[in-house]
Amino acid sequence: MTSDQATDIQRRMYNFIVHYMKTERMPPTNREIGRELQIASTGHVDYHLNMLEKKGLISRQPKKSRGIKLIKTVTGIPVMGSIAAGQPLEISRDPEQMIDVGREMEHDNTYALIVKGRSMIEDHICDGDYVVIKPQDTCNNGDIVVAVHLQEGMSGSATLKRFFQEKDHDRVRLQPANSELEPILIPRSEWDEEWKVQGKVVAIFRQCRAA
Amino acid sequence: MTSDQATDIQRRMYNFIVHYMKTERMPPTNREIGRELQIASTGHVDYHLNMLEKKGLISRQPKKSRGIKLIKTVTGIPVMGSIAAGQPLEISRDPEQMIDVGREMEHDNTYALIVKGRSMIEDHICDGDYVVIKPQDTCNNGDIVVAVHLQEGMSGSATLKRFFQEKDHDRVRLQPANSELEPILIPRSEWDEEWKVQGKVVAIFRQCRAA
DNA sequence: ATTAGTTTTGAAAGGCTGTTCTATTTTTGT
DNA sequence: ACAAAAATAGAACAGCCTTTCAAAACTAAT
Repeated sequence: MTSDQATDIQRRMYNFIVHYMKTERMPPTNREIGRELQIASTGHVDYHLNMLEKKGLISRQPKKSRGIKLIKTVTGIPVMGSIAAGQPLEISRDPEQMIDVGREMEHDNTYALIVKGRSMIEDHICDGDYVVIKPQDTCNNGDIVVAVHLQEGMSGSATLKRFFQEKDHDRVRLQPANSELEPILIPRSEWDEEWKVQGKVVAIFRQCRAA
Repeated sequence: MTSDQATDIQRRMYNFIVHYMKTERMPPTNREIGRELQIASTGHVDYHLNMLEKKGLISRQPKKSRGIKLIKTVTGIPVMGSIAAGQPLEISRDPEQMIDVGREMEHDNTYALIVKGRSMIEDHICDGDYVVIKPQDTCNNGDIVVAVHLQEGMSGSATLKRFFQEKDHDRVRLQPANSELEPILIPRSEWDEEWKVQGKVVAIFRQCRAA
C-alpha cells in the first residue's frame, strides 16, 4: 500500500487536514473533519484516518486530541522545476520538493524555480539559486519575469528575463543580465499573441553547499 | 498592560507554548502546560493563560481543545542585526524581525544578518541581502564566515569575509569578494587570541522590492 | 448470484479538556 | 502591620474527543 492508492474521500480528508493546519496552525479534530466532509459518524472518520496512517500520509498520536501529524512537509511553496534563459521550463505537476521562504510569500500560487546557467549573473542570480515566482499577467518595466513563448503544438517554453516595454521602438525587450547574451526583441503586435508574462520574481534564495 | 509586564511564570508558560508548538506542531493543552510548569491546578493554568491573552501574547479560542494561538510570528530564525566588511556588527538582543528560511535550517542558534554594502558583491551577495549564519568555531578554507575581532573593552567588531588558512605564509587571510577591497592578513600567532570565527554562511536570501 | 472485502452508520464508553467556583496562600503597596 | 491584589489549590461539571463495537450498505470479483 502506498500513498498513491488513496481513495477520493481519503484524498479530500488529507487535503482538508493540510488546509486546516495551514490556516488554524493546529490539526483538526475528528469531528471537525467529519463536519467538513459531511461524514455522519466519528467512527467513520477514525476509520479513514487509520487508512491514511497505514498509507504513510499521516501519523497519529493515540488518545491525544487533534493527534494528527503530517508525514510530508507541506509548509513553504512547491519547487516546480528549473528554468534557464532560452531553454524550456520543466514543470512537474506534483512537485516532491518544498521550500520555506517566509509566510508572507505563501500566497496564492506562488512557487519556486531552480535557476540553471548564468544568464542572470549580472543581477547576481546564480546557477542553482531558487527564484520565488508570484504568478501574474502584468508587470512593470525592469521586473524580472518568467516569459512564456506560446508555440503551436507545444506547451510553450519559458525563460527568465528582465522585462522592458520600449515605447519608442514599439516593441518589448526581454533582457538577460549577461552581457554575452543578446536580448529578445518582440514587436508589439506579436506580444500578447505569441508571448505572455507568467509571473514575476519576488525573491531569491541560495543554499551554500558544504565545502 | 503590555507584554513586558509578564510574570516569571507567565514568561515560562509562553516559552513552553512556543517550544511545544515548534516540536509538536500543535498547541499544548492546559493540562500539559500545568504538568510542565508543575502547576497543580488546571484552573491555575487557565488563569495565567487569560493573563497572557490580556497582555497580547496569545489569543484563545474558547471551548476548543488546544485553543491557543500565538500573536507574534515565532517561526523562522531571528534577524540579529546587520553586517558589513570592516564595520561593527550591530546585534539586538531581542530581535523583532523573524525570517523563514526552511525548517532544515532552524537548528540550534541559527540566525540571520542583513548585509550592508558591496564587500561580497563578487560572490553575488548584495546590499540588503539576508545571510543565514550557522554558529560554529571552526570552518573550512573558502567558507564565507563571520569573523570577530576581539578588542579590549569592546564587545568586538565583526566582518563578513571568506576564510583562508595560508600554511606557507603561516597566517590567516580574510578575503572580501570585491577586488577594490584589500584582504585582512592575520599572523597565525594572533589568530585565536585576537580573532575568532563566529559562524558560517549557509544560505542567502534576497527579497525583490516592488518596482 | 454469491461472496469477500470495503465503506458507512449509529451508539456508547471512557478519558480528556476547558471552564468555573470557592477557599487558601503569597506577594505587594502603604 | 494592614489591606488590597495576585497567585495557587482543589474539586467538580459539562462538553469534547478518541476509540471501539456491532450491524448495515455498498462494491468488486468470481
